[in-house]
Amino acid sequence: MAQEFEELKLCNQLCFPLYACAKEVVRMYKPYLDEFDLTYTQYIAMLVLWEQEEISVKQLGELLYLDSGTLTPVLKKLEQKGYLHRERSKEDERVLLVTLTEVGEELKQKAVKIPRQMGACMKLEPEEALTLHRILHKLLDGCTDS
Amino acid sequence: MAQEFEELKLCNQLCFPLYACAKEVVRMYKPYLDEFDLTYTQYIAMLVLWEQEEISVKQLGELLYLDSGTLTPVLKKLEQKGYLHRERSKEDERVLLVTLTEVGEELKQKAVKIPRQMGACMKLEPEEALTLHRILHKLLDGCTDS
DNA sequence: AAACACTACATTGTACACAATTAAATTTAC
DNA sequence: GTAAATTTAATTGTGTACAATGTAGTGTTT
Repeated sequence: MAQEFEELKLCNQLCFPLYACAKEVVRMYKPYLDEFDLTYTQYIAMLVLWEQEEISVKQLGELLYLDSGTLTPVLKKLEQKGYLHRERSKEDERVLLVTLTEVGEELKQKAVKIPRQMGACMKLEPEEALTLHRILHKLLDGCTDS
Repeated sequence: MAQEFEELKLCNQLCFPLYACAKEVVRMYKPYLDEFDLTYTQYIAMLVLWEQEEISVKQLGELLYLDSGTLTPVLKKLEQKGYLHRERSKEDERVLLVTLTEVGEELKQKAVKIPRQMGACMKLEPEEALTLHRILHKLLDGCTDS
């Protein structure tokens, strides 16, 4: 009878724990990020810049799965804070290049403690963390094909 | 040398694929939900009501990990669409009770196809889906303790 | 080289999400 | 039995997210 509605139960959804978990984890970052006056979105943008030093908005968007509508205000904020510069490419004026400032580069030294603090909060076995990482990436790949 | 910054690489983060994956999955729902004129947040609220018929905003918030700041406008929208009623409890005027309307109840019949359509999009082995479900719930439990 | 298509980013509008505050009802303490 | 504390929603302010549109620069076609 209710059998046909089993699929609609919240506890049988895969999407829901994914959605809720992502939000909760971002929320757990907050106290650690507050110390750096960064939001989560600003933080992941900085993660990329700490790896690359310079990148276009388009490339950054591809890495973070974000479009210019989201990135433009985030990058303007980070520029205000003095962590990066935004300037048009000489070769192609359409491209906006984002570059770390000295201050932004220095922040990296202090930021290494963030992943450590978060790791301590996430109560997963190392093997579970690896499995989770693998399955999420498989799902992500599946999303972008379609 | 760069060894100490390994933890800051985007590809070594667990939080990031979680965050990105959640967003992409919500995005994949959109075409199916558009058909019902529902957003993802409205949809998960309806999932709960299809199980319960009547619930307080507080209880709903606990189930969905959302606060009244998010739920109040979402529930007002669903009321506008005619899917639910919002009225104060007689026993305790502080409590706002949300109840399915006839129309909201009927929607359940058509909505069963949504999880099926989404299931077909998520290219995971059944066993991976179970593992993902288990690990996400473990993580979620860990979040709420702390 | 002028028209056309395309690309990269910015802007606009809608909808969350959450912290912090407010407001009203209820419970607890004294 | 009233003042204080607590509880439940609503409101306000800030910051994403994303679809859709706008705009300027670049490439292509003929």
